[in-house]
Amino acid sequence: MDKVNLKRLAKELNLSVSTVSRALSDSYEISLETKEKVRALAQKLNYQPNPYAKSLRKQESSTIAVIIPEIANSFFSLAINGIEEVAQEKGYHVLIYLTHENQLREEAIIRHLLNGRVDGILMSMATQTSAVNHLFELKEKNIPIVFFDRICDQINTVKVVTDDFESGFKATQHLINQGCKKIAYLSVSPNLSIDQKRVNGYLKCIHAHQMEDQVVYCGNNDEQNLSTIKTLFGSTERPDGVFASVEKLALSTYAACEELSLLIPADVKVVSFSNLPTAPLLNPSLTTITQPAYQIGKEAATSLFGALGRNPIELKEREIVVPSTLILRKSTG
Amino acid sequence: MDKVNLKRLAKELNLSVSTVSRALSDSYEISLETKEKVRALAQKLNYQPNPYAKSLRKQESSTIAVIIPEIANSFFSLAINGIEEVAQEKGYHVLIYLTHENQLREEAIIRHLLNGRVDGILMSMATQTSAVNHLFELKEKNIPIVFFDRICDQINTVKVVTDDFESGFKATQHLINQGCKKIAYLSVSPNLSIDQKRVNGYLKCIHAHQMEDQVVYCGNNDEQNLSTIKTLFGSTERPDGVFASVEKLALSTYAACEELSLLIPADVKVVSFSNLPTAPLLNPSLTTITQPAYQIGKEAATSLFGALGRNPIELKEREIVVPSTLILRKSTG
DNA sequence: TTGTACGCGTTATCAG
DNA sequence: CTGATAACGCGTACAA
Repeated sequence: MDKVNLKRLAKELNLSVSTVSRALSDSYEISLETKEKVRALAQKLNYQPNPYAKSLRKQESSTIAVIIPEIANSFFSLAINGIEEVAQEKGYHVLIYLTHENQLREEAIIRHLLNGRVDGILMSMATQTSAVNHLFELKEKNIPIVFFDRICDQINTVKVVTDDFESGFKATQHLINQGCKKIAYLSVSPNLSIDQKRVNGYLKCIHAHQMEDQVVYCGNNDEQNLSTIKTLFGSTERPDGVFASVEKLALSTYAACEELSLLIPADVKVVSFSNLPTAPLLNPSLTTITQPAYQIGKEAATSLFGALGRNPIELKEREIVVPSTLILRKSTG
Repeated sequence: MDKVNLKRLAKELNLSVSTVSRALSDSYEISLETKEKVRALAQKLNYQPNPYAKSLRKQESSTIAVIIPEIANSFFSLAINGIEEVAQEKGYHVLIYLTHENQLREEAIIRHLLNGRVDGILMSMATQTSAVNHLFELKEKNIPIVFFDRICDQINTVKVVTDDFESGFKATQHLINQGCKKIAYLSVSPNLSIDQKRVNGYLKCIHAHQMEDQVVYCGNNDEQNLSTIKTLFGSTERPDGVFASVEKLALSTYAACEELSLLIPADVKVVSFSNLPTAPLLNPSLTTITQPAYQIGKEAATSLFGALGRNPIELKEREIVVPSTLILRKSTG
């Protein structure tokens, strides 16, 4: 079975390759008659232009990369959903890369993408403080990047985030309103932009009420987090309120309470940033700050696509804030 | 800033392009000395081979496509995790396409991929009965495909699944053991391979016990499912056991019980296929048949990669079964 | 309106 | 051991 490419079509129609090419791209300098003959044969033979030849020639790939820490996480899943939606609409392809929170992998991926495989990048960082030299190289190579959720301060570009600070404040205020006297904040990683903003919202609220703050440093290891939280609850001055910076820490908190026979919300009230679809069904249902993950993905993709294509808009430093919603449920009483 | 490609390297080193190319691919016919000079400069200028030129020349792309119905679903998220893991290891890139359970989108995606953008495809189908002509075309074009989870019977290839029939049987048996007298099966779509096998396991078990079966047809619309289930529970002979074929139906069941003030497990016992990380934390904790999603993704990817590269193995009809686990929790008493 | 010729960046073949 | 040349498939400047 011969491959069907422009040459093949040209030969069968006794035309030149360039005429066929132009006919298929509906060029104004080709007669209608010829166009229709070409299109008919192309259809008949099911001609599909070779994307790699096209990319090589045009120096663009109609492909973007999405680099995220993990995918088994409702926030990122939903964000990808939004991204893919916009991409499919615009005729772009989406490559997925997972860093597993590992800086080295992140760096290797970025380095690899310097070769022009993608026209642009959407990224949520593994950590913020990672050496960002590789990101500067992207600028040099003119590969646009848009950050979402976990952003990188040092790079001037569009960043799509939620109102982390305000939401952190609101969540803390809610715990105080519910009568909490001692509120702990569970930090997932002080290197992350989101964690920093959320903790600052928390601290501002705590201090506005002349209360004592307590920031507990957790990590990405579930078992370790569980033991950290159990230790926290075992201390003499056990907190009566917990603010989890990310949903996995809320789940560990639930697990810790289960093991220690602490009752939520009677003994401890819990609020968490989370996009879990099961938040309302947990035991007890979890009060969440729910981020508009799908919307964030869409916004980020839309911004990126604005910087691609025929008349690209340069990506200037800009923060697009899509606000979160505090959803009250039983875990805070 | 000049682009750094083979030509550039060649010029700076007073070598020919072909020598540079061979040096970088560590060809045996290049002197060590030359190789090192070339590599040094390549490193210094941070040379990155153009992937599209390479793909065009070699007629392969080091890229695979993953086509799935949705991504905000713990099974598929975990599967992608496994797929990406293997891909990264083998130096492959992963394109993601979502069908949103839409046959037309699925067809359009496949059609598009006939152009050689990817070396192979991993797929979980939107529905089983969709016209499969486009899938046959893949065979003709020699693009290997491996199905996972929701497979397509008509295509001879590797299929990675879990033991849906046996698990369906086991789950039903468990409900019977727990004293259920009337067990309803919630079907997500009778067109899906997985649904068919699961319901058959259910039916076999039900009939073995001379019980009456009740298959309730739901769909992809959460609101409609909720009302379907509420109707089910409102009927005169309300079932005392529910077997949900997919996790979203279990969640709708929980919601329906909440609204109708039915108690799980006292009034209704519930078991479901599910990969929800929050299953143990639901109210009450949910008895699940948990699929090895990550493992399934890995197996599928591994099989596909076996059919790619230097000495590819043809994909013969074969079913790889990775068994699920029934995890007992409070929703079944 | 159509054709010719070239180049995108790489690798493979052939020659030396 | 190295170099010249062609080819992968497509798009476009230039010519006619």
